[in-house]
Amino acid sequence: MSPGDFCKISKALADPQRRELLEKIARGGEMSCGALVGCCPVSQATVSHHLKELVNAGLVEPRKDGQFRYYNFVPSRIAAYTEELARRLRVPDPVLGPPLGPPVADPVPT
Amino acid sequence: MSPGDFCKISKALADPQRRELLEKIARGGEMSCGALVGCCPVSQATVSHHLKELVNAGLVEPRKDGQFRYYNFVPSRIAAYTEELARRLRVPDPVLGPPLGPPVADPVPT
DNA sequence: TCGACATATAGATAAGCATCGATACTACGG
DNA sequence: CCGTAGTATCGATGCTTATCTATATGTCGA
Repeated sequence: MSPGDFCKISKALADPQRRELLEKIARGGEMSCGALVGCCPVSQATVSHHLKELVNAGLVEPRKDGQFRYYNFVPSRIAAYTEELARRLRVPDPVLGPPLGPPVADPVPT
Repeated sequence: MSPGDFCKISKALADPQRRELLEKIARGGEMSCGALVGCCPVSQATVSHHLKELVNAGLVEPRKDGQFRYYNFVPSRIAAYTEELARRLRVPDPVLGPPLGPPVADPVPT
């Protein structure tokens, strides 16, 4: 997982409203934009924007069906995120067990 | 772990420069502000600011020693973060194994 | 084809934040 | 007591972003 992807996911999780949308999708199975708008205190445009960010972070995937667009949670993406986190911080990873490959080194990001 | 704490940690991890600082501390053991400035492309003021955010997120802890201030990584905080993530998204948690307690439900955040 | 509905996009606004230079604070050494 | 060094804070600046309203795009039913 690239540093850019890691950053996108962290950012996606960092907004409370967006995180709640993700949780709803993860817990309730695939949901349409409208269904999410129905149980959120923000406008349809904002929900659509957050969904776009979640797709961009790879955390959900859209499935088109007629006029609707259903969004599905991608659990493997979260797994990859936590694994990357464990690797970067040298914390024994829960899934992969003992320390992994070589130290991670980014090119200086600015 | 409160939604606020979760949000703080996500935000702390979302900035590449700050994440690199955290990685350096996690991998290299406790480090002073000056040592970090020495290997980062940002100013001392910015490093100090990032360290403050990391402390605020509970990811590092300061230890004062004379004119220096050493920062230590707090691995348990990352563990709590990934566990909370798994719980909220109903992903089988790597550490705790099978699904946990009752569904998480925040008060609507706005 | 036309109207109604679902979703996305455009444009604007306000808040947040990463960054900097300058400066204040604190501790050490002489 | 004074200068130096490490660190934190202040104030400013430019960029990002969460949100809104309004509008465009796309799809279905009649």
